[in-house]
Amino acid sequence: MAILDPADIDKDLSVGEVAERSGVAVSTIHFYESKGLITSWRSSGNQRRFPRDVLRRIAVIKVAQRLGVPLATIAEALKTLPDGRTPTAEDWKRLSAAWKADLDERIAVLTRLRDGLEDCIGCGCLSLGECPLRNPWDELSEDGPGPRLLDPRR
Amino acid sequence: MAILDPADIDKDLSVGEVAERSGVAVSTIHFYESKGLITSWRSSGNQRRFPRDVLRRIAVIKVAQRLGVPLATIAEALKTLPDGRTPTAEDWKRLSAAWKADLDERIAVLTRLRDGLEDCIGCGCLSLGECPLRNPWDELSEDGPGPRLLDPRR
DNA sequence: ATACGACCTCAACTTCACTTGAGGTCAAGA
DNA sequence: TCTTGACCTCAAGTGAAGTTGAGGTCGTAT
Repeated sequence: MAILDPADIDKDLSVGEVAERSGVAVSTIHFYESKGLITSWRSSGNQRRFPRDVLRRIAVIKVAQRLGVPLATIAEALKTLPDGRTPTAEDWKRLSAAWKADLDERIAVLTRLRDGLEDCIGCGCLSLGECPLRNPWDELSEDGPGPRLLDPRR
Repeated sequence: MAILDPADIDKDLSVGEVAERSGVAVSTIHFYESKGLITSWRSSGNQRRFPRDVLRRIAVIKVAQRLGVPLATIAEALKTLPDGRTPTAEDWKRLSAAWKADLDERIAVLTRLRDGLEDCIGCGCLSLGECPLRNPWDELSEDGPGPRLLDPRR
């Protein structure tokens, strides 16, 4: 039943079918369900059955992940949808606009960093007081532990 | 002995001094040493003693991390330095140029992503075949598991 | 003499996003 | 009937980059 029979066109999907059609591993689908990102009901034989819109949900999840949004945040966002419905075009607009702001910020941070690096490549100053690359976080160390203006992970 | 006595100006540093002057935690210094990023000798009482240039090494490490270079890669790079010396301005030039290329690439990826997202916010097309945001990785699923053109984590 | 702070080791825990494995169920085809 | 394949659960492992904690040592200031 890997091939889609026209008669089944609007039937719910098994976990294997979802995996095949969404491109994510079965274990990942279990995992997403455990995190509340998607939901399913069970067949008589205790197998998961997913409404077809799970595919759209997974699409949203995957795009958000490419944007660098952590799963927990995605889960939050999906929970803000009234009655837990699958995101409509309108919802997507709202969510993606918020995520775009994040992305813009991330790009801006990296760009500033690159520009600092550019200036710095020639000088090798790393140990001097003026190095723009060091200064934000390597101030004279008198003011307590870890300045960390920006998340150092991004 | 937290304050630098002029008489000690060229003495090696204890782990606590390195922590204070570099702004990283003592545990982090232990950790870096265990990963071979820095080295020390031991005092008679089995305490670590670091040559002062460890501060420059840590500076390089921290800058590289801000650039998004994983520690393992940083360790590799530091190992390519002849005779394990601390990076000179020349070395820094070489290393940072390579890392800048990475960074440029990362910025380019994010920028393309943002542009795709911009186009996509209005349309909410996520489920359509034309969505630039979905297509790279959500192809019809016929060609095996996980297209993953680009590292999805960045 | 003793208390204190800085240091030591080693193991285990943390977060994130999953994957892997062991052991078991269920329905259909040969 | 038996075997296959897809499914099930739950626990543990992965890797990155550290942090936390327990238990112990060292040296110096009071």
